[in-house]
Amino acid sequence: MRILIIEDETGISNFLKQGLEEQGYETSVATDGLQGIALAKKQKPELILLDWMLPKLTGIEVCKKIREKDKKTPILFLTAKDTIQETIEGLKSGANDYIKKPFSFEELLERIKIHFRNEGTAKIITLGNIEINLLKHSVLAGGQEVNFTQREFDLLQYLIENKGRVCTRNEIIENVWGIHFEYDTGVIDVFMNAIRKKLKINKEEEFIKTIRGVGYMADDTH
Amino acid sequence: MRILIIEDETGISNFLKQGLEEQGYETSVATDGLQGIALAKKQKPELILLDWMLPKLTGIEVCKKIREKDKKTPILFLTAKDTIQETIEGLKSGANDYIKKPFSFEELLERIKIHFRNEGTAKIITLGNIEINLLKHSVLAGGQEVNFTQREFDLLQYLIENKGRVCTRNEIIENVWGIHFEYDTGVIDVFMNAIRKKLKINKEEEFIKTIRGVGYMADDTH
DNA sequence: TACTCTTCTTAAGCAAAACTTAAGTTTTTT
DNA sequence: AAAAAACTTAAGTTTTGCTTAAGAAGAGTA
Repeated sequence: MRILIIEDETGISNFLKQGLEEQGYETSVATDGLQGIALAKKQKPELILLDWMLPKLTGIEVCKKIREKDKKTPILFLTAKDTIQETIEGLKSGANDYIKKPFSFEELLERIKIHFRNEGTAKIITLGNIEINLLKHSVLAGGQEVNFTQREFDLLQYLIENKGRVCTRNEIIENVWGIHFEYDTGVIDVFMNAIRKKLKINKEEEFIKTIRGVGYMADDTH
Repeated sequence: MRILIIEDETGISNFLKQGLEEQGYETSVATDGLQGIALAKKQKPELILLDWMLPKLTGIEVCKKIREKDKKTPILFLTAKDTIQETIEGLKSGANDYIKKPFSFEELLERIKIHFRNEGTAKIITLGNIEINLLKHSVLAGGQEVNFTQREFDLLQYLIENKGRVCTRNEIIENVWGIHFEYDTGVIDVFMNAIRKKLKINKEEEFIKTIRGVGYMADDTH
C-alpha cells in the first residue's frame, strides 16, 4: 500500500509521511508537480495525496496530467481553498476526493480508508461463465480452473474490465504491454488465440469478439 | 442510472429529484430510514443520497443497515453537521462521501459523477430508428443488430454526425477515406448502396437522402 | 554457471472478409 | 428522347486476422 504525497511544504509532508507510516502505509514524497507526475508513473502508488498549491505546476494541472495516463488511482486533494467553484474545478480535473486544510489526521485517515475499502474483499470479475479472481490470479471457465500465464491473464483482465467496449490493438498494447508507440507485430493476435483456446471449454458463446478493423471486445450481454 | 434519495424534508428532496431528473438520472425518494432501506434493497439504485437527520432511524444507522447487505453501491451523505467527529463517524459507518448543507447543486452533481466515472458512458448516436453505438461499434436498425464493416460504419457515423446537412462526395472521401485529392471512382455510391441495403429493414422512411448533383444527407426530421 | 522449463515474441502461410473498380442498369432532368 | 447522375452487381485485389511453429528471453534449480 504505497501512498504518494505531492506537497511542497516540508512541514506538512513530513507530518503526513510520519503519520501514514505509523499506520503501516509506505509513502513517497514529491516536492513539486513535475516530480509528482514522474513518481506517479514510476511507482504506481495505490493512492495520491495532492496539494492544490504547488510550485511549477498547479495541483489541477498535475491531476489532469496524471489522469491522462491513469484513470484509476484515487487522487485526494489537500486544499486550503474553500470556494465551491474551486472545489468543483478540482473534482472535474479528475480528483476523487478533497479535504480542506486544516484537517485532522484522523479525518484524512478515514478518507484514505474509503478508497481502500473493497481492496481486500476478493476481487472477482466475470465474463459470462468465465470468472477471474484478481487476488488468487486464477481463472475459472465454466467452473473449471484453467492455467493462465501472466500476459494472458493481464490481457483477459483488461478486456473484461472494459467489457462492452471495443478495445483497439494500440490501446491494448499500451495498457497491457505498456508500450507507448505504434503497434506492429501480431503479438496480440497470438495471445488472443491462446486465450480463446484455453477458455473454449464450452464454445457455444463467443464472449470475446473480434471487431474486424478495430480491435477486440469482451461482451456477455446475451 | 437510478439514484435513491433518502430525505424527509420534501423541499429538499423535490429539489434534488427535479434537478437530477433534468440531468437524465432516474430517481426514487424515501422519506424515512426504514423506507430507504427497503427501497435500496428492492430497486438496487446505482447511488444513494442519504440525509443525516431522519425520523425513525438516523442516517448513520440507515447507512450501516444498507452496508450489511450491500458493500458496493456508493452512499453519499447530505449533512448539516460540520464537526470533524461526526463526519468521521459517517465515513466509518460505510458512506463513500459526504457533502455539507447548504450545497450547490453543481457541486453535488460533480460528486455524483465521480462515483459514476469509469462506468461505460455509452456513446450512442441515432438517426430515426437507427442507433449506432460508438463504444461497441454496433448498429441497431429498428432494434435489430446489423453487421457493419469498418468503412460502412465510418461512413454512416460521418453522415449521422452531420445530420441535416448535405455532405459532398469530396468531403466524404476526405473525412471518411482520408484521401486529400479529387474524388474519382464510384466507391461512395457502392458503400451507400450497401448501407441502405443493410438498414432498409423497414424502408418506408428514407433517412439517407441523395441530393442529386451535390451529395448525401442524413435526415430524420421526417 | 549451466541446464531446464516455461513464457513471450516473431514471422510466415493460409483463409476469409472487406475494399475497389468497372461495366451495365435504372432513374432523373432537361 | 437524350444525357447525366446515381444505383447495382460482380469480379479481382488487397487487407486483416487466425494459426502454427521456431527461436529468444526469463525464471527457477541444481
